[in-house]
Amino acid sequence: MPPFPLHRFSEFSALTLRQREVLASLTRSPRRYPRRTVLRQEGATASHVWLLHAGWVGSSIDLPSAKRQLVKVHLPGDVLGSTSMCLAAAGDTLAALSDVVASMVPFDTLGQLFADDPRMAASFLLSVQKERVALMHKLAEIGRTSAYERVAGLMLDLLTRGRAAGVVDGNAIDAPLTQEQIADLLGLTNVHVNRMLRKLNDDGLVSGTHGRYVIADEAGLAASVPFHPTFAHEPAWLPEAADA
Amino acid sequence: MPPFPLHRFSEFSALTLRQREVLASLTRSPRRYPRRTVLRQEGATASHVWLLHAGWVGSSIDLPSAKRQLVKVHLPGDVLGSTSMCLAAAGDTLAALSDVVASMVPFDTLGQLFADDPRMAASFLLSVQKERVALMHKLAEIGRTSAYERVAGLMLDLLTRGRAAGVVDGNAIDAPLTQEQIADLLGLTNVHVNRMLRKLNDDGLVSGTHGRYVIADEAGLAASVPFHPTFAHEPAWLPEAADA
DNA sequence: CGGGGTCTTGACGGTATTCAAAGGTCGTGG
DNA sequence: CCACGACCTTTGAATACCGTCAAGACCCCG
Repeated sequence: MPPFPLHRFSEFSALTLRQREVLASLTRSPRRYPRRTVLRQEGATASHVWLLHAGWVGSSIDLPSAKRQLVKVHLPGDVLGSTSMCLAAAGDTLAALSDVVASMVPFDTLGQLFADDPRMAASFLLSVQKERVALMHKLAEIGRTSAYERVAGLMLDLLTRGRAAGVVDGNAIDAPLTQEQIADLLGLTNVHVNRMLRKLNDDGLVSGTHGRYVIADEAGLAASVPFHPTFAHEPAWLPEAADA
Repeated sequence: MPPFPLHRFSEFSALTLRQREVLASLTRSPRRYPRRTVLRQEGATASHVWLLHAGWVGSSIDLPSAKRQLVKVHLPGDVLGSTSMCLAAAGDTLAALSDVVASMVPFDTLGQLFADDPRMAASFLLSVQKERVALMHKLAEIGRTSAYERVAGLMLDLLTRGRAAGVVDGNAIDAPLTQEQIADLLGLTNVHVNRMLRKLNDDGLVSGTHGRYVIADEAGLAASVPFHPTFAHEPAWLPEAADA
């Protein structure tokens, strides 16, 4: 079983020894989920989150019109399903896009953590804020940019996040995403995504399909993408750690 | 000066006496900002949030193409600008859509709060998660629904949120939003918003313009809107309050 | 009375959708 | 080892929704 990668937990504040131990205990017995497994359906009762060790998981919302919006693709290191903490029932469907390994962590345990370690609590808040920023950018992207730019933006996003998560090999992203899933992510149709990918290919920016996408010209891609946020690190206002 | 409304701070956990006192001290000296004031520009340094006492504030993201996405309209009781806690520079522009009254609260003070009162920290986290859920729904709305449904959805959202914030009078929303601002919220153009509002009017659902929108048939509106989330209340896993 | 901001309407064009069908690839079972 | 089927990609043609451009009306405020 692959270990849980800590990069998402240390991006705002370096982990203390004690914090590493806590995380290690939470991720001691992960489970496997084969591709296409639904970890949790929208509307189901939610009592825990998952910590994603390995594989890709999609978070999606279903609409009455039988359409579907993929809200986020999660990479190793991510926390899955934490939005549902504030809801009476799960707000999104979590489905394995590839074979997956993940640990379950009950809400109760998170509550304990909040009481025991204020600094870690604040760090977790920042991670959630980061997700919110990502959503804001995606909203602007879907609302105000062309299909071409959206696909370009997704590829760049997967490249940067994928590097941190260890699913990128040089300029190649090992992404299990089909064109239909990309369409659901970007608010497009599979047909149109296909055309845009073809165009990106013709323009020498991106090649590849389901399984592996290769970024041929990262700088060129970046030029057609509007957002390049810089995140805070160890902000001064964070509370002390429990064992500081 | 109007007092700060507490409904957004008590939605997940009832406030203790001590918590009320803390909030009162934070909101003791609010400031006025006339309509069109930019509270904070995207890219500026961010060292505090605002607590909104009265008025409407828009949070927007600007794109290179001179287009603009309004990410959220804030109502009284809301916390403004907390996403930028995780960023090196402010991620959105906060602009007063009407005359506004708001208190500034430094990030340091929030850090203190996290250390002093774990339950309140957790409640704040839940508020942020709630914003994230709202963003997820908006994403699905913009990505996967028609312009007509989006305008309908916005009106219903303003009605429910406006009731809690005290800006709704019967079925009338005192909203300073122009059609162009609605367009920026929904990823549309002012022209098309106009057409959809006209159609909603013809269908007997919504009337009014800039200043005051009247919902004629709330149930009818709700029928064409996909999301009706139920939020948690006093979840068992919340840590104890400091003075419990 | 003038002017900026907002709403309204029409004509036109383009981006993306819809519908439909064919070609590729991969894993599985006969 | 080949055949089949499931899944994914690719392409074309017709259509629809929404954007763009332009101009006029309305209204409140100075």
